[in-house]
Amino acid sequence: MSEVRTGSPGSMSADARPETPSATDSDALAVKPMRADAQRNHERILQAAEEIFALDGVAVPIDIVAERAGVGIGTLYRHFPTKESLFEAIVLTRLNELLAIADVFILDSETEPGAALDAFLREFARQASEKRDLFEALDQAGIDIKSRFVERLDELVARIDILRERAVQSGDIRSDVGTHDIMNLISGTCHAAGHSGVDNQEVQRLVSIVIAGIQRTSSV
Amino acid sequence: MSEVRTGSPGSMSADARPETPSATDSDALAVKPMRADAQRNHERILQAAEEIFALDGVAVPIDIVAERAGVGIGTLYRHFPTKESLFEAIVLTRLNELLAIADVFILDSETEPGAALDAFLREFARQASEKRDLFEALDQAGIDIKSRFVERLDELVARIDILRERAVQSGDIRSDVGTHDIMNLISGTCHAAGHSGVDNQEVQRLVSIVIAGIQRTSSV
DNA sequence: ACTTATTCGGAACCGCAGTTCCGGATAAAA
DNA sequence: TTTTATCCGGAACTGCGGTTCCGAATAAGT
Repeated sequence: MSEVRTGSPGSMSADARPETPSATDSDALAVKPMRADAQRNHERILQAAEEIFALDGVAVPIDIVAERAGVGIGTLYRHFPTKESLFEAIVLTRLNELLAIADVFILDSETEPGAALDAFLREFARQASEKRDLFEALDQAGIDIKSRFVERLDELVARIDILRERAVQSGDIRSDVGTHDIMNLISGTCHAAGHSGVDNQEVQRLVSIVIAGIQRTSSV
Repeated sequence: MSEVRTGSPGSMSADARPETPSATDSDALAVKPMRADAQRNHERILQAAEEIFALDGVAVPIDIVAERAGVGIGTLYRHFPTKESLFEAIVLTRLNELLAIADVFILDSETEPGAALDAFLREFARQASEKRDLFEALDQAGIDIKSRFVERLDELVARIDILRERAVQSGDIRSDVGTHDIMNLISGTCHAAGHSGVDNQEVQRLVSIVIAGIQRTSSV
């Protein structure tokens, strides 16, 4: 139930770069600073997309996003050449947040392995069930060859694997469940929830059941 | 791993009615028998749709179905006025099969409650992960107000609830997990699997974990 | 204030998938 | 065989959503 925060909701990252070239202007292709209005619009779009995608998922028409951002479609396309690129930017932000959270748990040597895994998975589920775009991205995990967030997903898997491994070592969870199993289970749970207007409370209950299923104490 | 069969794969049901009026021709709106070719086409379409929907889901364009059935698009629309109506017919067939299977377990007083629920859920998962259309239908469960299979889903829930209740009584599973929880968990599991080219074997493993999670023996 | 490189905005374009329509084919009744 | 009610087939229509394009607007340098 505790919220782990890493960056403010509106923080961008990924390949968004509304800043001036800042540092090394060095020898070659330095990016010229964006015009003031361009920079403002860029951010507006990102924020609008973040809100709308979280609520309605990728399915929403870009016109809506543009409208919400108070910007023309042309402008939107100037900043993000493709709908997918916009989606990607958002999801990348989300994944980075998740990665950061995972790191917190990995570096935290206070709490014991089982609890750490448990806590992270719950946070994972919370994020995924709150941001619809996130779990839609999770769905296509294996599919979409091109989109860049797939590689980030691999990083996430790696992080979870660390937590899982530790929990296995400490005897908290079964050794015969892989990280992919866990991810499938968690994202599946979120999915089922997402399509039924189920709130986070309910999702957490389902996650509890899944976690109970991967614990050592469980019978076969 | 045992396969429960109820009807041959090609059997139709639902609102398909390629037969002659057969029985009561009684007083009013009796349906005239279809012309021979019409009847043949009707069945062809149903069969083609069953195969394609199972493999590719609803997303597939109807042209493909028509082609596969060796029939023009116009013909397809003559028999099913809407893509959804065709989809509905297929899913209804599937749900009926599932319902019949559930009944088998309900009526079978040999096996004990826990095992019965376990067996049915596995069969449920198998069907849902094999027939893509089925779990896509499962997804929209709460959403699509109009489509008729939603009511059938309720019947399914009722059946599962019987099995669950018995298993709770016999002390096999926890009393704090509802039937909807179980369905969400199972269909969620299938979903995660479906989007990663995971075979039934893998799905069954995930289901095992879920089942372990709802059993009495589990710790919190 | 003037100039211009850059950005804005949204009408128009394009392709895709569902659906309609109707002239031609045909099963089956006469 | 002729007739005709029914059915077939697929070209064309429709609406939707992503993307392109270019004249108008404007930030920022002189």
